[in-house]
Amino acid sequence: MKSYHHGNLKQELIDCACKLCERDGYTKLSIRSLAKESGVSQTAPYRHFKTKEALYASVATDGFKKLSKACHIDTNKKVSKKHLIEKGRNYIEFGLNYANTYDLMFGTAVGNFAEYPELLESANMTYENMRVSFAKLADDDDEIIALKCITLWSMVHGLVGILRKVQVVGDDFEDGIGPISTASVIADNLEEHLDRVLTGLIQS
Amino acid sequence: MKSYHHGNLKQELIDCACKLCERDGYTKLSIRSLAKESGVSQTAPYRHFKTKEALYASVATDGFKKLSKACHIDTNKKVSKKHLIEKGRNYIEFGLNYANTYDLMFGTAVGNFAEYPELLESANMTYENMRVSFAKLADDDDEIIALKCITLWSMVHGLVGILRKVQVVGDDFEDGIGPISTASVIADNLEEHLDRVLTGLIQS
DNA sequence: AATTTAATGTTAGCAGTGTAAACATGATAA
DNA sequence: TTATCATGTTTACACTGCTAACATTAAATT
Repeated sequence: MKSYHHGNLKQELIDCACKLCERDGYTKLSIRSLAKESGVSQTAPYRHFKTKEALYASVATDGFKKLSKACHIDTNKKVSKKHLIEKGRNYIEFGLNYANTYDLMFGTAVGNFAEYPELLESANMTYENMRVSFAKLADDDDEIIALKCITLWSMVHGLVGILRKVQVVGDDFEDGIGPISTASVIADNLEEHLDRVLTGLIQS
Repeated sequence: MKSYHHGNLKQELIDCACKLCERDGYTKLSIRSLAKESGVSQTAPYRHFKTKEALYASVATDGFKKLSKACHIDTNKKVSKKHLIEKGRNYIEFGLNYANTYDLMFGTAVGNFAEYPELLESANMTYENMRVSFAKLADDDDEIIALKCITLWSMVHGLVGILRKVQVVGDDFEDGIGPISTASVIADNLEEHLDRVLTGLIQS
Protein backbone atom coordinates (compact mmCIF):
# COMPACT_ATOMS: atom_id res chain seq x y z
CA MET A 1 0.00 0.00 0.00
CA LYS A 2 1.77 3.09 -1.19
CA SER A 3 0.91 6.50 0.10
CA TYR A 4 -0.02 9.48 -2.00
CA HIS A 5 3.11 11.34 -1.03
CA HIS A 6 6.41 9.83 -1.84
CA GLY A 7 8.34 11.32 1.04
CA ASN A 8 11.80 11.43 -0.47
CA LEU A 9 11.17 12.07 -4.12
CA LYS A 10 13.62 14.89 -4.75
CA GLN A 11 16.65 13.02 -3.51
CA GLU A 12 15.56 9.82 -5.20
CA LEU A 13 15.18 11.68 -8.49
CA ILE A 14 18.64 13.17 -8.14
CA ASP A 15 20.23 9.85 -7.28
CA CYS A 16 18.49 8.14 -10.13
CA ALA A 17 19.37 10.95 -12.53
CA CYS A 18 23.03 10.79 -11.53
CA LYS A 19 23.07 7.09 -12.20
CA LEU A 20 21.29 7.30 -15.54
CA CYS A 21 23.20 10.36 -16.73
CA GLU A 22 26.46 8.61 -16.09
CA ARG A 23 25.30 5.32 -17.58
CA ASP A 24 23.67 6.57 -20.76
CA GLY A 25 24.68 10.21 -21.09
CA TYR A 26 22.48 13.08 -20.09
CA THR A 27 20.84 13.41 -23.50
CA LYS A 28 19.20 10.02 -23.03
CA LEU A 29 17.60 11.07 -19.79
CA SER A 30 13.96 12.11 -19.80
CA ILE A 31 11.98 13.49 -16.92
CA ARG A 32 9.18 11.13 -17.75
CA SER A 33 11.31 8.00 -17.65
CA LEU A 34 12.81 9.24 -14.42
CA ALA A 35 9.36 9.66 -12.94
CA LYS A 36 8.34 6.21 -14.03
CA GLU A 37 11.47 4.79 -12.45
CA SER A 38 10.43 6.30 -9.13
CA GLY A 39 6.88 5.04 -9.53
CA VAL A 40 5.43 8.49 -9.70
CA SER A 41 3.39 10.45 -12.24
CA GLN A 42 5.01 12.06 -15.28
CA THR A 43 4.86 15.58 -13.95
CA ALA A 44 5.66 14.95 -10.31
CA PRO A 45 9.34 15.88 -10.83
CA TYR A 46 8.24 19.40 -11.72
CA ARG A 47 7.37 19.97 -8.05
CA HIS A 48 11.09 19.70 -7.35
CA PHE A 49 12.76 20.85 -10.56
CA LYS A 50 11.39 23.79 -12.43
CA THR A 51 12.99 22.67 -15.68
CA LYS A 52 15.07 19.82 -16.97
CA GLU A 53 18.07 22.10 -16.79
CA ALA A 54 17.50 22.43 -13.05
CA LEU A 55 17.71 18.67 -12.76
CA TYR A 56 20.91 18.70 -14.78
CA ALA A 57 22.23 21.33 -12.41
CA SER A 58 21.67 18.99 -9.48
CA VAL A 59 23.51 16.18 -11.22
CA ALA A 60 26.35 18.54 -12.10
CA THR A 61 26.50 19.77 -8.51
CA ASP A 62 26.85 16.20 -7.35
CA GLY A 63 29.63 15.76 -9.89
CA PHE A 64 31.57 18.79 -8.69
CA LYS A 65 31.34 17.57 -5.12
CA LYS A 66 32.77 14.22 -6.15
CA LEU A 67 35.47 15.88 -8.20
CA SER A 68 36.34 18.19 -5.32
CA LYS A 69 36.70 15.23 -3.03
CA ALA A 70 38.82 13.34 -5.55
CA CYS A 71 41.19 16.29 -5.84
CA HIS A 72 41.16 17.50 -2.29
CA ILE A 73 44.45 18.04 -0.54
CA ASP A 74 44.71 18.63 3.18
CA THR A 75 46.28 22.05 3.14
CA ASN A 76 47.03 21.96 6.85
CA LYS A 77 49.88 19.61 6.13
CA LYS A 78 52.67 20.49 3.77
CA VAL A 79 51.83 20.21 0.07
CA SER A 80 54.36 18.48 -2.13
CA LYS A 81 54.64 18.22 -5.87
CA LYS A 82 53.87 14.53 -5.47
CA HIS A 83 50.56 15.48 -3.89
CA LEU A 84 49.65 17.68 -6.79
CA ILE A 85 50.62 15.09 -9.35
CA GLU A 86 48.51 12.51 -7.58
CA LYS A 87 45.55 14.85 -7.45
CA GLY A 88 46.03 15.77 -11.07
CA ARG A 89 45.85 12.10 -11.91
CA ASN A 90 42.72 11.79 -9.81
CA TYR A 91 41.19 14.67 -11.73
CA ILE A 92 41.92 13.09 -15.07
CA GLU A 93 40.71 9.70 -13.91
CA PHE A 94 37.50 11.26 -12.72
CA GLY A 95 37.06 12.91 -16.09
CA LEU A 96 37.59 9.62 -17.88
CA ASN A 97 35.69 7.33 -15.50
CA TYR A 98 32.74 9.68 -15.08
CA ALA A 99 32.89 10.96 -18.61
CA ASN A 100 29.18 11.57 -19.03
CA THR A 101 28.86 13.39 -15.74
CA TYR A 102 31.93 15.40 -16.66
CA ASP A 103 30.17 16.47 -19.84
CA LEU A 104 27.29 17.76 -17.81
CA MET A 105 29.64 19.71 -15.55
CA PHE A 106 31.73 21.30 -18.28
CA GLY A 107 29.44 21.30 -21.26
CA THR A 108 26.65 23.65 -22.16
CA ALA A 109 23.73 21.63 -20.79
CA VAL A 110 23.54 24.02 -17.87
CA GLY A 111 23.80 27.46 -19.36
CA ASN A 112 24.36 29.75 -16.45
CA PHE A 113 25.66 28.39 -13.18
CA ALA A 114 24.60 31.54 -11.36
CA GLU A 115 20.99 30.43 -11.66
CA TYR A 116 21.78 27.44 -9.47
CA PRO A 117 23.54 28.63 -6.29
CA GLU A 118 24.52 25.16 -5.13
CA LEU A 119 26.09 24.39 -8.47
CA LEU A 120 27.95 27.67 -8.49
CA GLU A 121 29.16 27.00 -4.98
CA SER A 122 30.37 23.47 -5.69
CA ALA A 123 32.11 24.52 -8.91
CA ASN A 124 33.82 27.42 -7.20
CA MET A 125 34.89 25.12 -4.39
CA THR A 126 36.60 22.84 -6.88
CA TYR A 127 38.60 25.74 -8.21
CA GLU A 128 39.27 27.17 -4.77
CA ASN A 129 40.65 23.86 -3.48
CA MET A 130 42.93 23.71 -6.45
CA ARG A 131 44.10 27.25 -5.99
CA VAL A 132 44.87 26.90 -2.30
CA SER A 133 46.71 23.63 -2.84
CA PHE A 134 48.77 25.15 -5.57
CA ALA A 135 49.50 28.22 -3.47
CA LYS A 136 50.97 26.00 -0.78
CA LEU A 137 53.38 24.52 -3.27
CA ALA A 138 54.52 27.37 -5.46
CA ASP A 139 55.79 30.45 -3.76
CA ASP A 140 54.47 33.19 -6.01
CA ASP A 141 52.16 36.07 -5.33
CA ASP A 142 48.42 35.57 -5.59
CA GLU A 143 47.97 36.72 -9.15
CA ILE A 144 50.65 34.44 -10.51
CA ILE A 145 49.29 31.56 -8.48
CA ALA A 146 45.81 32.10 -9.86
CA LEU A 147 47.19 32.31 -13.36
CA LYS A 148 49.22 29.14 -13.07
CA CYS A 149 46.28 27.46 -11.44
CA ILE A 150 44.00 28.21 -14.36
CA THR A 151 46.73 27.02 -16.66
CA LEU A 152 47.05 23.79 -14.72
CA TRP A 153 43.33 23.34 -14.68
CA SER A 154 43.05 23.85 -18.40
CA MET A 155 45.84 21.33 -18.89
CA VAL A 156 44.17 18.50 -17.05
CA HIS A 157 40.79 19.50 -18.43
CA GLY A 158 42.14 19.55 -21.94
CA LEU A 159 43.82 16.22 -21.51
CA VAL A 160 40.53 14.67 -20.42
CA GLY A 161 38.86 16.02 -23.53
CA ILE A 162 41.57 14.98 -25.95
CA LEU A 163 42.17 11.56 -24.45
CA ARG A 164 38.48 10.84 -24.80
CA LYS A 165 38.16 12.28 -28.26
CA VAL A 166 41.19 10.60 -29.64
CA GLN A 167 39.67 7.21 -28.95
CA VAL A 168 36.86 8.30 -31.18
CA VAL A 169 38.83 10.07 -33.85
CA GLY A 170 40.72 6.95 -34.68
CA ASP A 171 44.21 6.10 -35.64
CA ASP A 172 44.28 5.40 -39.30
CA PHE A 173 47.56 6.83 -40.44
CA GLU A 174 49.67 4.61 -42.63
CA ASP A 175 52.95 5.83 -41.28
CA GLY A 176 53.90 8.01 -38.40
CA ILE A 177 52.40 8.09 -34.96
CA GLY A 178 48.66 8.43 -34.83
CA PRO A 179 46.83 10.16 -32.04
CA ILE A 180 45.55 6.98 -30.39
CA SER A 181 48.87 5.33 -29.77
CA THR A 182 50.26 8.65 -28.62
CA ALA A 183 47.37 9.19 -26.26
CA SER A 184 47.92 5.73 -24.83
CA VAL A 185 51.49 6.67 -24.08
CA ILE A 186 50.29 9.69 -22.16
CA ALA A 187 47.56 7.75 -20.38
CA ASP A 188 49.93 4.96 -19.41
CA ASN A 189 52.49 7.39 -18.08
CA LEU A 190 50.22 9.98 -16.59
CA GLU A 191 52.43 10.58 -13.57
CA GLU A 192 55.52 11.28 -15.61
CA HIS A 193 53.55 13.42 -17.97
CA LEU A 194 52.03 15.48 -15.15
CA ASP A 195 55.41 15.77 -13.51
CA ARG A 196 56.93 17.26 -16.66
CA VAL A 197 54.06 19.63 -17.19
CA LEU A 198 53.86 20.68 -13.57
CA THR A 199 57.58 21.18 -13.22
CA GLY A 200 57.57 23.38 -16.29
CA LEU A 201 54.70 25.36 -14.89
CA ILE A 202 56.29 25.95 -11.48
CA GLN A 203 59.56 27.04 -13.01
CA SER A 204 58.04 29.36 -15.56
CA MET B 1 6.76 28.26 -59.69
CA LYS B 2 8.90 25.90 -57.64
CA SER B 3 9.74 22.47 -58.90
CA TYR B 4 9.13 19.24 -57.07
CA HIS B 5 12.83 18.61 -56.66
CA HIS B 6 14.87 21.12 -54.78
CA GLY B 7 18.11 20.55 -56.63
CA ASN B 8 20.57 21.51 -53.94
CA LEU B 9 18.87 20.46 -50.75
CA LYS B 10 21.69 18.61 -49.07
CA GLN B 11 24.15 21.46 -49.23
CA GLU B 12 21.50 23.98 -48.28
CA LEU B 13 20.59 21.90 -45.24
CA ILE B 14 24.21 21.69 -44.18
CA ASP B 15 24.77 25.41 -44.63
CA CYS B 16 21.64 26.24 -42.75
CA ALA B 17 22.44 23.73 -40.00
CA CYS B 18 25.93 25.20 -39.60
CA LYS B 19 24.46 28.63 -39.21
CA LEU B 20 21.76 27.63 -36.76
CA CYS B 21 24.01 25.33 -34.75
CA GLU B 22 26.46 28.13 -34.26
CA ARG B 23 23.78 30.71 -33.51
CA ASP B 24 21.64 28.75 -31.07
CA GLY B 25 23.64 25.68 -30.17
CA TYR B 26 23.07 22.29 -31.72
CA THR B 27 20.52 21.21 -29.13
CA LYS B 28 18.12 23.85 -30.40
CA LEU B 29 18.29 22.56 -33.92
CA SER B 30 15.49 20.34 -35.19
CA ILE B 31 15.29 18.58 -38.49
CA ARG B 32 11.75 19.80 -38.91
CA SER B 33 12.60 23.46 -38.43
CA LEU B 34 15.52 23.01 -40.77
CA ALA B 35 13.21 21.55 -43.42
CA LYS B 36 10.78 24.40 -43.00
CA GLU B 37 13.63 26.88 -43.39
CA SER B 38 14.45 25.33 -46.76
CA GLY B 39 10.82 25.30 -47.79
CA VAL B 40 10.63 21.55 -47.97
CA SER B 41 8.57 18.89 -46.22
CA GLN B 42 9.37 17.70 -42.70
CA THR B 43 10.90 14.44 -43.76
CA ALA B 44 12.76 15.51 -46.85
CA PRO B 45 16.06 15.83 -44.95
CA TYR B 46 15.95 12.11 -44.27
CA ARG B 47 16.77 11.50 -47.93
CA HIS B 48 20.17 13.06 -47.26
CA PHE B 49 20.82 12.33 -43.59
CA LYS B 50 19.94 8.99 -42.16
CA THR B 51 19.75 10.36 -38.64
CA LYS B 52 20.11 13.65 -36.86
CA GLU B 53 23.55 12.55 -35.77
CA ALA B 54 24.54 12.29 -39.43
CA LEU B 55 23.55 15.91 -39.87
CA TYR B 56 25.58 16.84 -36.82
CA ALA B 57 28.50 14.97 -38.35
CA SER B 58 28.29 17.17 -41.44
CA VAL B 59 28.30 20.31 -39.34
CA ALA B 60 31.23 19.02 -37.32
CA THR B 61 33.11 18.16 -40.50
CA ASP B 62 32.63 21.69 -41.72
CA GLY B 63 33.93 22.89 -38.37
CA PHE B 64 37.08 20.80 -38.55
CA LYS B 65 37.78 22.08 -42.03
CA LYS B 66 37.48 25.65 -40.80
CA LEU B 67 39.64 24.90 -37.79
CA SER B 68 42.24 23.23 -39.98
CA LYS B 69 42.37 26.27 -42.17
CA ALA B 70 42.64 28.61 -39.20
CA CYS B 71 45.60 26.65 -37.87
CA HIS B 72 47.31 25.76 -41.08
CA ILE B 73 50.99 26.51 -41.46
CA ASP B 74 52.77 26.31 -44.77
CA THR B 75 55.30 23.65 -43.93
CA ASN B 76 57.30 24.24 -47.08
CA LYS B 77 58.68 27.37 -45.54
CA LYS B 78 60.52 27.35 -42.25
CA VAL B 79 58.34 27.08 -39.17
CA SER B 80 59.11 29.42 -36.30
CA LYS B 81 57.89 29.52 -32.75
CA LYS B 82 56.09 32.71 -33.66
CA HIS B 83 54.14 30.80 -36.27
CA LEU B 84 53.05 28.21 -33.77
CA ILE B 85 52.04 30.81 -31.23
CA GLU B 86 49.98 32.60 -33.82
CA LYS B 87 48.27 29.39 -34.88
CA GLY B 88 47.68 28.47 -31.27
CA ARG B 89 45.95 31.78 -30.82
CA ASN B 90 43.91 31.12 -33.94
CA TYR B 91 42.89 27.78 -32.52
CA ILE B 92 41.75 29.29 -29.26
CA GLU B 93 39.95 32.10 -30.99
CA PHE B 94 38.15 29.62 -33.18
CA GLY B 95 37.10 27.71 -30.09
CA LEU B 96 35.78 30.86 -28.47
CA ASN B 97 34.22 32.51 -31.53
CA TYR B 98 32.63 29.32 -32.84
CA ALA B 99 31.89 27.96 -29.41
CA ASN B 100 28.74 26.08 -30.33
CA THR B 101 30.30 24.48 -33.37
CA TYR B 102 33.30 23.59 -31.26
CA ASP B 103 30.97 21.76 -28.88
CA LEU B 104 29.67 19.70 -31.72
CA MET B 105 33.20 18.84 -32.83
CA PHE B 106 34.54 17.88 -29.43
CA GLY B 107 31.45 16.92 -27.50
CA THR B 108 29.51 13.69 -27.54
CA ALA B 109 26.80 14.68 -30.01
CA VAL B 110 28.54 12.57 -32.63
CA GLY B 111 29.36 9.33 -30.90
CA ASN B 112 31.71 7.56 -33.23
CA PHE B 113 33.61 9.49 -35.86
CA ALA B 114 34.44 6.29 -37.70
CA GLU B 115 30.83 6.07 -38.84
CA TYR B 116 31.31 9.28 -40.80
CA PRO B 117 34.42 8.96 -42.98
CA GLU B 118 34.50 12.62 -43.96
CA LEU B 119 34.37 13.67 -40.34
CA LEU B 120 37.09 11.25 -39.37
CA GLU B 121 39.19 12.50 -42.26
CA SER B 122 38.77 16.17 -41.41
CA ALA B 123 39.45 15.60 -37.73
CA ASN B 124 42.56 13.59 -38.46
CA MET B 125 43.69 16.29 -40.86
CA THR B 126 43.48 18.86 -38.11
CA TYR B 127 45.75 16.79 -35.94
CA GLU B 128 48.06 15.89 -38.78
CA ASN B 129 48.57 19.54 -39.71
CA MET B 130 49.42 20.29 -36.14
CA ARG B 131 51.85 17.42 -35.88
CA VAL B 132 53.71 18.26 -39.07
CA SER B 133 53.99 21.91 -38.11
CA PHE B 134 55.30 21.03 -34.71
CA ALA B 135 57.76 18.54 -36.18
CA LYS B 136 59.27 21.32 -38.29
CA LEU B 137 59.92 23.35 -35.18
CA ALA B 138 61.06 20.92 -32.53
CA ASP B 139 63.85 18.57 -33.41
CA ASP B 140 62.81 15.40 -31.63
CA ASP B 141 62.07 11.95 -32.93
CA ASP B 142 58.59 11.12 -34.10
CA GLU B 143 57.26 9.65 -30.90
CA ILE B 144 58.30 12.59 -28.80
CA ILE B 145 56.87 14.98 -31.37
CA ALA B 146 53.55 13.18 -31.35
CA LEU B 147 53.51 13.19 -27.58
CA LYS B 148 54.28 16.87 -27.32
CA CYS B 149 51.75 17.57 -30.01
CA ILE B 150 48.98 15.87 -28.09
CA THR B 151 50.08 17.79 -25.04
CA LEU B 152 49.97 21.05 -26.94
CA TRP B 153 46.59 20.19 -28.39
CA SER B 154 45.17 19.37 -25.00
CA MET B 155 46.56 22.66 -23.71
CA VAL B 156 44.80 24.87 -26.21
CA HIS B 157 41.72 22.67 -26.11
CA GLY B 158 41.62 22.85 -22.34
CA LEU B 159 42.09 26.58 -22.37
CA VAL B 160 39.11 26.99 -24.67
CA GLY B 161 36.97 24.94 -22.32
CA ILE B 162 38.08 26.67 -19.15
CA LEU B 163 37.97 30.18 -20.55
CA ARG B 164 34.41 29.57 -21.62
CA LYS B 165 33.35 27.85 -18.42
CA VAL B 166 34.86 30.42 -16.14
CA GLN B 167 32.53 33.04 -17.55
CA VAL B 168 29.69 30.85 -16.42
CA VAL B 169 31.10 29.70 -13.11
CA GLY B 170 31.49 33.22 -11.87
CA ASP B 171 33.96 35.05 -9.71
CA ASP B 172 32.50 35.64 -6.28
CA PHE B 173 35.33 35.31 -3.84
CA GLU B 174 35.74 37.88 -1.11
CA ASP B 175 39.48 37.67 -1.03
CA GLY B 176 41.98 36.22 -3.43
CA ILE B 177 41.89 36.33 -7.19
CA GLY B 178 38.88 34.68 -8.76
CA PRO B 179 38.81 32.65 -11.93
CA ILE B 180 37.13 35.27 -14.10
CA SER B 181 39.68 37.97 -13.60
CA THR B 182 42.44 35.42 -13.98
CA ALA B 183 40.94 34.08 -17.18
CA SER B 184 40.74 37.61 -18.52
CA VAL B 185 44.43 38.04 -17.84
CA ILE B 186 45.16 34.93 -19.87
CA ALA B 187 42.77 35.90 -22.63
CA ASP B 188 44.20 39.40 -22.85
CA ASN B 189 47.75 38.10 -22.97
CA LEU B 190 47.27 34.98 -24.99
CA GLU B 191 50.49 35.37 -26.93
CA GLU B 192 52.66 35.65 -23.84
CA HIS B 193 50.81 32.80 -22.27
CA LEU B 194 51.25 30.56 -25.28
CA ASP B 195 54.87 31.55 -25.53
CA ARG B 196 55.53 30.45 -21.96
CA VAL B 197 53.67 27.19 -22.36
CA LEU B 198 55.20 26.40 -25.73
CA THR B 199 58.73 27.24 -24.64
CA GLY B 200 58.34 24.95 -21.64
CA LEU B 201 57.06 22.21 -23.88
CA ILE B 202 59.89 22.43 -26.39
CA GLN B 203 62.52 22.44 -23.69
CA SER B 204 61.05 19.55 -21.71
C1' DA C 1 13.04 7.69 -78.28
C1' DA C 2 10.72 4.80 -75.07
C1' DT C 3 10.96 2.62 -70.95
C1' DT C 4 12.73 1.22 -66.65
C1' DT C 5 14.98 2.43 -62.43
C1' DA C 6 16.63 5.00 -58.74
C1' DA C 7 16.91 9.37 -56.43
C1' DT C 8 14.40 12.63 -54.20
C1' DG C 9 10.37 14.60 -52.82
C1' DT C 10 5.38 14.38 -49.93
C1' DT C 11 1.71 12.78 -46.57
C1' DA C 12 0.21 10.49 -42.67
C1' DG C 13 1.17 8.64 -38.42
C1' DC C 14 3.63 6.60 -34.21
C1' DA C 15 5.81 6.98 -29.95
C1' DG C 16 8.15 9.96 -27.21
C1' DT C 17 9.41 14.66 -25.22
C1' DG C 18 9.22 19.17 -22.04
C1' DT C 19 6.07 21.69 -19.73
C1' DA C 20 1.78 24.26 -18.26
C1' DA C 21 -2.97 24.28 -16.03
C1' DA C 22 -6.41 22.51 -13.16
C1' DC C 23 -7.37 19.53 -9.67
C1' DA C 24 -6.54 16.00 -5.48
C1' DT C 25 -4.43 14.70 -1.29
C1' DG C 26 -2.65 15.02 3.00
C1' DA C 27 1.07 16.94 6.24
C1' DT C 28 1.70 20.93 8.92
C1' DA C 29 0.62 25.45 11.08
C1' DA C 30 -2.89 28.49 13.01
C1' DT D 1 -10.38 21.73 14.14
C1' DT D 2 -9.55 24.10 10.43
C1' DA D 3 -6.93 26.45 6.92
C1' DT D 4 -2.87 26.46 4.26
C1' DC D 5 0.50 24.88 1.40
C1' DA D 6 3.72 21.47 -0.30
C1' DT D 7 3.41 17.69 -3.10
C1' DG D 8 1.13 14.61 -5.80
C1' DT D 9 -2.20 13.39 -10.36
C1' DT D 10 -4.69 14.06 -14.81
C1' DT D 11 -5.13 16.11 -18.94
C1' DA D 12 -3.56 18.54 -22.70
C1' DC D 13 -0.55 21.09 -26.05
C1' DA D 14 3.02 21.79 -29.13
C1' DC D 15 7.03 19.81 -30.45
C1' DT D 16 10.43 16.14 -31.60
C1' DG D 17 12.95 12.02 -34.38
C1' DC D 18 11.78 8.74 -37.39
C1' DT D 19 9.20 5.10 -40.40
C1' DA D 20 6.17 3.50 -44.08
C1' DA D 21 3.68 4.18 -48.17
C1' DC D 22 3.17 6.86 -52.02
C1' DA D 23 4.37 10.73 -55.85
C1' DT D 24 7.35 12.84 -58.98
C1' DT D 25 11.03 13.35 -61.96
C1' DA D 26 15.91 12.88 -63.31
C1' DA D 27 19.09 9.50 -65.08
C1' DA D 28 20.27 5.06 -66.97
C1' DT D 29 19.17 1.27 -70.05
C1' DT D 30 17.22 -0.78 -73.82
